[in-house]
Amino acid sequence: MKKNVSMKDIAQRLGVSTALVSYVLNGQLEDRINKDTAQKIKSLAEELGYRPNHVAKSLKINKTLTIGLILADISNPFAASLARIIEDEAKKHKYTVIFGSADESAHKSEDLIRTLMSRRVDGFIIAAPEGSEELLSSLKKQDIPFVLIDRYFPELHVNTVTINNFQASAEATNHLLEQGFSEIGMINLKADLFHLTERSRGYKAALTQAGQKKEGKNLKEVEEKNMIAEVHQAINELLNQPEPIQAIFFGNNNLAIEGLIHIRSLNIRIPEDLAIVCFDESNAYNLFYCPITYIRQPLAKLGQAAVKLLIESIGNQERSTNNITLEAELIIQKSSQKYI
Amino acid sequence: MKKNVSMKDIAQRLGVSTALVSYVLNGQLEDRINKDTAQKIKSLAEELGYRPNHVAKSLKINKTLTIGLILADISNPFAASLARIIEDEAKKHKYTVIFGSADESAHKSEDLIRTLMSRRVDGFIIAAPEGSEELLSSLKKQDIPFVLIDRYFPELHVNTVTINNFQASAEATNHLLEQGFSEIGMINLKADLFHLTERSRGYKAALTQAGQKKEGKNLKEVEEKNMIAEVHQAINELLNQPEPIQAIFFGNNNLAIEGLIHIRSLNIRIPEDLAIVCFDESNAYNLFYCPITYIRQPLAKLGQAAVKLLIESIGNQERSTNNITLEAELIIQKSSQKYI
DNA sequence: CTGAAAGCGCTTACAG
DNA sequence: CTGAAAGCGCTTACAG
Repeated sequence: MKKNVSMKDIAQRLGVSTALVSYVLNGQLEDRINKDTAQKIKSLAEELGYRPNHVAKSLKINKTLTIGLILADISNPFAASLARIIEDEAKKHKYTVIFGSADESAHKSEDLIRTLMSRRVDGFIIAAPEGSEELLSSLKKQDIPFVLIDRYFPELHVNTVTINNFQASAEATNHLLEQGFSEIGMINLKADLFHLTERSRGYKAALTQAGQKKEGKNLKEVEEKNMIAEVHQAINELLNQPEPIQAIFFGNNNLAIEGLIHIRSLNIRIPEDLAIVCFDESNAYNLFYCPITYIRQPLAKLGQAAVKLLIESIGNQERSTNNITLEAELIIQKSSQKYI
Repeated sequence: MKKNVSMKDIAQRLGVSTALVSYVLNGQLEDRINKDTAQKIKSLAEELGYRPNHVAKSLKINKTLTIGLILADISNPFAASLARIIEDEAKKHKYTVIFGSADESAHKSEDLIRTLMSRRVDGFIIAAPEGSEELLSSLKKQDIPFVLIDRYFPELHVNTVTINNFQASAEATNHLLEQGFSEIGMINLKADLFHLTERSRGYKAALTQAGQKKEGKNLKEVEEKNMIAEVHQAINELLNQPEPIQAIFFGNNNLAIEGLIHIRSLNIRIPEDLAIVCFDESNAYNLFYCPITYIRQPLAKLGQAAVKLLIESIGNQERSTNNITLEAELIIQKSSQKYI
């Protein structure tokens, strides 16, 4: 391995100080440096293939220009797209991203954060798994800049960038009501995650507003670990009760995919026999026979806002807290429209 | 922001040298250090919440224990799964992953590599975009350890971890032949990427071996940038020629998805009217009415092998070159089986 | 068993 | 306009 060229090498060859080399190569103090000397330094740096050592710089300035990105699960396309946007946006601000997938485990998430703290990232963007409250408030206590994205915990007074899950779900439910469906079921994940409970709440609020009494009777919450079987069962129950449902609202894309597979196997036609709305997009909808109505999250805006907020937070001494809420969009397709 | 505790702080409080603190906290020289002193150091470190500064360590040892991961496109689920596996595997070896998405641009890829080199990553795992040959041989010339994954360039004598694309495609084609289909079309991307041309070559070789003369007549190669329209056109041509095809082999999952959408819109039934095999999995197949036969790449093995190879390469002075080829698996489902 | 010291490659007040 | 010097937080031969 060839030795890397350092500023010192350049300085020695030219008989100048490393200070000067540093100033020139960083474009600082340009007006008070001899043009000739500056040019010589630049040429030699180019010639020797000088690459700045960011590690040394980080140590000196006590900043790494690095963001730690903790995702609940990178293999989820939603998370992957977000990762890409965040990386892009970070680069615009000269930041680099180190990422880790917490696999929905608070323990793994803590482990990751510990590792990345050793590596002195300047701050974190976190899609937190269930049970992270303690970890997050400890981060806050240590004055480590971070921003929660997608998931959040209302009791924690921290930076967040999220969508209005309540509003989006209410809107989706209202859309179904407007289409003339009154018996609307919802299948959601049973989890202590605010963004999910907000979705259930939005659904129920819309039903209440429409004058329905037992607004929770058609809401089914399934366990993540037993998801497939419970989704099937939930659908069966909703369809076979005294007042069968006319529409289903799925709380996320994975639930929707399993649900649609099951519905097709029952030979139930969409939208003729049953209307469908899903939270979140999925590539998979493309190959379903009926175009699916879904709630689209503004991914690019979410990612960009998170990076912007984090960088502001890194720059500020007083830790003010910011909560950014973005609106999702209901993309209406055939699956939710009353068959004419 | 609280000041971070350093080894020096601990040393001063205890009246010992930082050297001793370093040895104890790294578990070195354990047999020749006073147990009491060691215990005191450990306790105080714990009490003060000492976190090692990896940046300083990296500077000193001239290693960052960091891998740069360059993916052609992170928003592709294939890449995202790979990223997760690589991150996991790297962590087992105490390595951290910094990633970047090159978005299929050689220029962006070069930019990313430059950035990550400044950050002194120890090596790279790269899924290279078209046109990267020059960049890669320059990396090789600079003795920077790297491993190509998925994509590779046969003329470059560098480390690779790939699947046997030729073999997998031949196997898929043979499977269709065995099912009794003789007129088999293939739709592939037109690109100067070895892993893609190998897929075409495998398809043609299987046809030749089966005694077919003009083995390229049913091979359609489409441009990435005009993919949707060209896939539609290719399918139309293959179906409307004098000897219409009985089966289509898609060269990757994105082609397959567009193709299946178009085939459904033509009211062509799978597998009754047309058999289908696809290269690569996709979540989307789940919602297609007919289970799809596809070639599954051994993602976990690919990722693990790449990390292992890279770390060996980082450790070795003499840069020996290793080419690891893994076999893919044909998952046979209804879409490719002759309707009985 | 332990410490003094050099040095990794930078940045940045300070002095001239 | 330019240089000498300190220092970021570690590791590691070396000396005792």
